[in-house]
Amino acid sequence: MGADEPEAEPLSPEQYAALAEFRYRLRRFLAFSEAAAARAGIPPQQHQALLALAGHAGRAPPTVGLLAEQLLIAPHSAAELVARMVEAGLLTKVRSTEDRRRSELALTPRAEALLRTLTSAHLEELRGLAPALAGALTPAAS
Amino acid sequence: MGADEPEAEPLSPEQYAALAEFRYRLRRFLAFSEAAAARAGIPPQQHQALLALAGHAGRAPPTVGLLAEQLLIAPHSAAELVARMVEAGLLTKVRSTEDRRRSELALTPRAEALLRTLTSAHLEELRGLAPALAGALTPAAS
DNA sequence: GCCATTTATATCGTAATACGATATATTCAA
DNA sequence: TTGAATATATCGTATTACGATATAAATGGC
Repeated sequence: MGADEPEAEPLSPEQYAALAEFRYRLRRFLAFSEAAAARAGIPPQQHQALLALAGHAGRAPPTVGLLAEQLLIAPHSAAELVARMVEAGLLTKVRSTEDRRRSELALTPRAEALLRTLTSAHLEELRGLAPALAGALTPAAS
Repeated sequence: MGADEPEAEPLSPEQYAALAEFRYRLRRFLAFSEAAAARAGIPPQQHQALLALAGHAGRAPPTVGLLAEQLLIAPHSAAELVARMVEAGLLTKVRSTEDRRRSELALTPRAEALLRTLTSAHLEELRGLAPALAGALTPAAS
């Protein structure tokens, strides 16, 4: 832990401030998102799971492993997440007939309705936030 | 919980995919950031605290309450975070002489060195990421 | 100047969730 | 066929922010 890093070049106060500002705006967006999920009655990570699965529409049926990849969590953590979501009536899980190790996931009608509402709200929020985020981001990296 | 939302307009698969893509890129960035903090030997939230404090340079000396505002956590959670960071040798905390309820915070030299390295790495990462993030963001909201 | 209110920080027990270690079932390759 | 790899699952644990609550200090009305 705490390996001594190679000498880092000095940075200007403005660079710290710009990065701090960017992260602050990110936090605000994520806080908005969590609050929206809470209003819809689901934990934020379950919302992300629904979005990741819905965003994958058209391709091969999503599995537990795919969800793990999209959410950047370990497969066994995805299995736990899916178990909670099936229990909550948000997902259905059926063993694949082609590869019986896999479980294929699908949103329930209730989950689709929730996700529709949440996605609308997020797209709306991003319409306003996008310029500010991009603005805080571009000068920071220059 | 789970209040029935007012009818949400239907969304296209492309809109779900775009928002999912945006969140995925966000997760990747945050994962990069957490990994960088871990390499530096500190928890990610402590890194964010250092950045928020450093980004505030030039203004009134930062306090526990300010940190809470910047990190969007409750004041008493900030107090706990600060206690861990003082213990870890990252922050100094001194009672304000003007208002003896307040504790003024400052980065230790070690923390400044860590933050310098981390901030360089993040600005570098953002240079590459900014276009992709902005790209995933703009069409999504249109 | 005194007291109620507000502000700032702190403590302790708890809850949520992802992880590590591990296990089982299934498929695949040689 | 047998061993290795893949996919999912289970259980105990650790981290961290929170709720409830507490203490100290400052402030406003009188």
